[in-house]
Amino acid sequence: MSEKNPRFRELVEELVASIPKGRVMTYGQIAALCGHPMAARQVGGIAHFGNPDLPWQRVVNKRGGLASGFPGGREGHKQALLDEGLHVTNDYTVDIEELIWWPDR
DNA sequence: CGAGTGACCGCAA
DNA sequence: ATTGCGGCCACTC
Repeated sequence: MSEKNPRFRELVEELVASIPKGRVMTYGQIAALCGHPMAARQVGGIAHFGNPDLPWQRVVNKRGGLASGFPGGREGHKQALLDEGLHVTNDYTVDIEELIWWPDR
């Protein structure tokens, strides 16, 4: 119980786990929702060391580009997104304007 | 307690 | 258009 001091890590993982299939969020966006719009770097660091069961593949940078530290590199990341039903370009980028998702809507 | 790191972001030349 | 640099936050050693 108890309100655990919500760590950045727990909060970020919570948001990532709540991303619906077919949607993507940006690091800066997640950080902003956590209350720290400039902690996008930390979000990436948590991603690499966080729970591998979470859909980090739905997390992309603001350009809609895939991350590098993903298992398999951008290839694996791209395949993972394609498996989700998302459209990925040859440049390892997704249509952020179309697939970006906000918890508000 | 101090320093280093990082799957980023934004701006300047 | 591309490249380089700094800054910010939280976590780890």
